[in-house]
Amino acid sequence: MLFASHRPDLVILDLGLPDSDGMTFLKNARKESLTPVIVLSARADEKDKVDALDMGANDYVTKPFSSAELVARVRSALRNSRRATDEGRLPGGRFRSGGLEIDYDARRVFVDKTEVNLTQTEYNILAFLSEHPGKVVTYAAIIRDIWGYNDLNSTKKLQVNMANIRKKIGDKPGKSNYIVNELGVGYRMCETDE
Amino acid sequence: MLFASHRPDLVILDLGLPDSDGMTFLKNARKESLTPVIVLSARADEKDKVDALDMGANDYVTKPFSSAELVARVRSALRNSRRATDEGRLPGGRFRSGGLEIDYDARRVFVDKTEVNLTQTEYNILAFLSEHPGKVVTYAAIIRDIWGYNDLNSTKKLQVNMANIRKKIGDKPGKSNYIVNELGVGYRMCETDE
DNA sequence: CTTTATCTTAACCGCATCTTAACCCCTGTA
DNA sequence: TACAGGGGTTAAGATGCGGTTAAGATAAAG
Repeated sequence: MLFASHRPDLVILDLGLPDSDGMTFLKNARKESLTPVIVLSARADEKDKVDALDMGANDYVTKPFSSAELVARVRSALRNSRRATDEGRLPGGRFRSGGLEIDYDARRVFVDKTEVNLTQTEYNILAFLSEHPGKVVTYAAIIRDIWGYNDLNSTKKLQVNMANIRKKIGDKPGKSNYIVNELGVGYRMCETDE
Repeated sequence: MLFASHRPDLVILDLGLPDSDGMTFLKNARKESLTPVIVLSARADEKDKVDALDMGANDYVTKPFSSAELVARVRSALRNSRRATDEGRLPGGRFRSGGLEIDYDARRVFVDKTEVNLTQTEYNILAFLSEHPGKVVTYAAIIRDIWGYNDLNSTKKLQVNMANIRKKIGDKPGKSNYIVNELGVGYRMCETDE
């Protein structure tokens, strides 16, 4: 997906474009980033609107619309998303805690200087946790960030991913080094010590 | 303002209401909270839309609209705002009283700089008490907060949990340091002294 | 189209936590 | 001294949550 490489601040998605399935794009986009998406459509059809919004679109604008309105909606979306991304973590940042190191730009993770190979979702989960070091992040928050909605199987999926992450970064739950589970609440990434 | 007392999760603001100036409300609301606001209006007028969005509205819906659309937009707004407020975790910050310290974000408790390991219910009880320092919190209030209802066994459970908490934080009832029992009423957490 | 990596779902296990119950201690009252 | 009521304490059995593993589905890569 283009997101990983281009990192746009915002996407305006025109459903009228014939070449591709906008909905699929939206779904995938929401899967791998929180980039705000404004959907344009000629169809004021109910179902389309509802679907798009549920799929994670931040806004839905029907044609015809004025440029002023679009600009206003863009401003609104950016304003909200900026709040959302935790006051814009600067790019080029790294995270360190003990032997664990995360390079946000390269989306790479190292343990004791040795790179570990995480899948996209695994990386996203770890990165999200690391953005709130020392704080408990609820299951719901993680799930919403990773999958964009909350279905019943999500916590199970999260657990499986956690198991994989832990195995890869050498984390022993209970006698854990990096990630602590708060029963019934969520996970907490240990703060950079010393 | 009503926000401080009622803390709504979301506001639907109908600009059609005659009694008050919706725009002023919006402006003030945005000043003191990040609560998402969805604006309803009969006027599809350009300028109104732009103004409302610029004033901080999260969304602008023109009548007529279906209930399905409104619900979808509410979902969307809540989703986004929840991300923004970092999954509405309870009061951030810390609590201190003598050697007892509570980190609400991390859900961790320290006594004289040493962490004590509380279970979730133990932590919940302690945190709840600490939110009303110096005041007696009735059994019923605690029980309602922790277990959500009032069954007959609950006060016993509460006592057991209190015993565990006290043991862990080194609190001697009678000669207590942190938590005092008010006979027949409830518990009181000692205020931050000095 | 085949192959490979990743995601999803399901089943199972172990343990921390919850719950319950029994007992203790203190205080006030006859 | 005996008894009653309220809280404190302890321990044992039940429960549920999270950890773990593996197999089937799906998507990406070649």
